Amino acid sequence: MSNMPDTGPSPIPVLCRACEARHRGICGALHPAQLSRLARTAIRRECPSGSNLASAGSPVTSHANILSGVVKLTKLMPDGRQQVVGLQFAPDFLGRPFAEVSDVTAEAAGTVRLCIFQREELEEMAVESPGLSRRLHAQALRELDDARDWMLTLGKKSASERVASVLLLIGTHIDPEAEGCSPSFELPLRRSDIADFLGLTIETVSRQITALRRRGIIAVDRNRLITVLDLQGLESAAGG
Amino acid sequence: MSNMPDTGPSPIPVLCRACEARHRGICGALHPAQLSRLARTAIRRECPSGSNLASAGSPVTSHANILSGVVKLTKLMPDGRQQVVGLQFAPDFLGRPFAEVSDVTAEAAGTVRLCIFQREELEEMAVESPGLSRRLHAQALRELDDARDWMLTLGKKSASERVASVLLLIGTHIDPEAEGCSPSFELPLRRSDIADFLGLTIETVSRQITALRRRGIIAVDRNRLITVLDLQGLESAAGG
DNA sequence: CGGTGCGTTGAGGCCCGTCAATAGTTGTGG
DNA sequence: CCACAACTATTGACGGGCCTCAACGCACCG
Repeated sequence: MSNMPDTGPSPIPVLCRACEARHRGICGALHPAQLSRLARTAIRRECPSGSNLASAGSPVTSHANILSGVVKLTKLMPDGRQQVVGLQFAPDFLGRPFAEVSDVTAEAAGTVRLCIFQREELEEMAVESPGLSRRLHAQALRELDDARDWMLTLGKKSASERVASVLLLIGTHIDPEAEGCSPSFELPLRRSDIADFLGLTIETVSRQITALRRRGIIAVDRNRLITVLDLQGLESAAGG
Repeated sequence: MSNMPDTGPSPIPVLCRACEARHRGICGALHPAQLSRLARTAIRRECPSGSNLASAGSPVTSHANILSGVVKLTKLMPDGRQQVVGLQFAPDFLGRPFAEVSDVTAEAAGTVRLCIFQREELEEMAVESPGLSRRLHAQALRELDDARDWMLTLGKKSASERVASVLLLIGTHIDPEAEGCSPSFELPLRRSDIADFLGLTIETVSRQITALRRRGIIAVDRNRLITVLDLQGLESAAGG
């Protein structure tokens, strides 16, 4: 693509060498030269738990790759009711290409490390690189699948199935390296976040976690550390 | 794009002249020459109510524009529970570009007229035309927004709010020409479909429709024809 | 230590699901 | 046109699952 004089093949930017997003994320579509260009204006940042990464209704100025951590996407009703509409994990792409405003709020659930791009830079590259725009499209389709899967959870499952489902969801995504469900992991969400994700109350979530514990399917340490003792049991408790 | 000898500007194919999709749908991104190419292999078909347009798990062989009618997207749990995960209206694009299999089932809710493309044809054109692939991307993002909006409905709203929401949703989309909510329209869904969309039972849906009727917000004729008597009332009943 | 945020547990009530009977609608065939 | 069947929708009675309200335990922090 680049017709500038070269002193050999472009090296992969230092910043990108060990980055997960270069393999399974959107940067996998880019040549070293394109990576360099993007890396020039990209900045990495560590966001503490609870920081606001994007607000509903405010203009989108940047996009980012999630390097580590979990991002919580929420929607708010005029009267204050809140729904968590999705979770995103490394190495997901975070942001909304070509959209003026986002109507979801993104918040760090636990510490999150981001690689942040300037909006114009990324969109210009997407126009030039069909591979990149295709990965962005694929990411949108994946999120759409996730959203529709979760609609099934919200519309049809019982409280205990929902809680088992959210544990499976988090367990299978929290470690970007792992295949399948991690045997043990730290919940990035409070009970109230889980409740808002599941369409339940904190009390019901708490009771169902206790029930799973009593049935020997999971163990819970200090309220946040989940150990899956019986994965098959958890899967069947999630109802498919 | 085309470097073939021309006898002047390509005419717009007859098939496409009056088509809604050429303005607001994906075909709006195409030049007359591209339209002609696509129109050569495209076929129009009228699908009777209930026909299966795409099955979960089976390979995707074609894509289509919805010319008229309503398409119901559903997901099925192993034990038979069913969730309607979305409705699509003219001039929406129906299908899943670049995906091997679709995990949702698409079914005609009422008579549907489609303009069907061969999969390879469309995907080749998407590679060649950035405008087209961008419209496909935009459609995916719109569906994602719709899905997340509906997650809020499923997770947080009461039965009466849900029923008001679905009436508003259908009323504002069923007529592609109209601005806002149509004052009167025919429901494309049975009560059981509405229930599966809302995460409720048919009995609850029926009771809530009766309640809206008694409150003077809507009128119902022959179970399917809805007339909105008090749009503000309906909107506030939907809870925002 | 008291305050604050988070999570658990219990008691009671309500919304909506379940079950059952009835009524309305559509299509078919005499 | 009516009779009939099949499907669809409404209405009622009742029970259960989850919400509500409240008290308590626990960890953290000034």
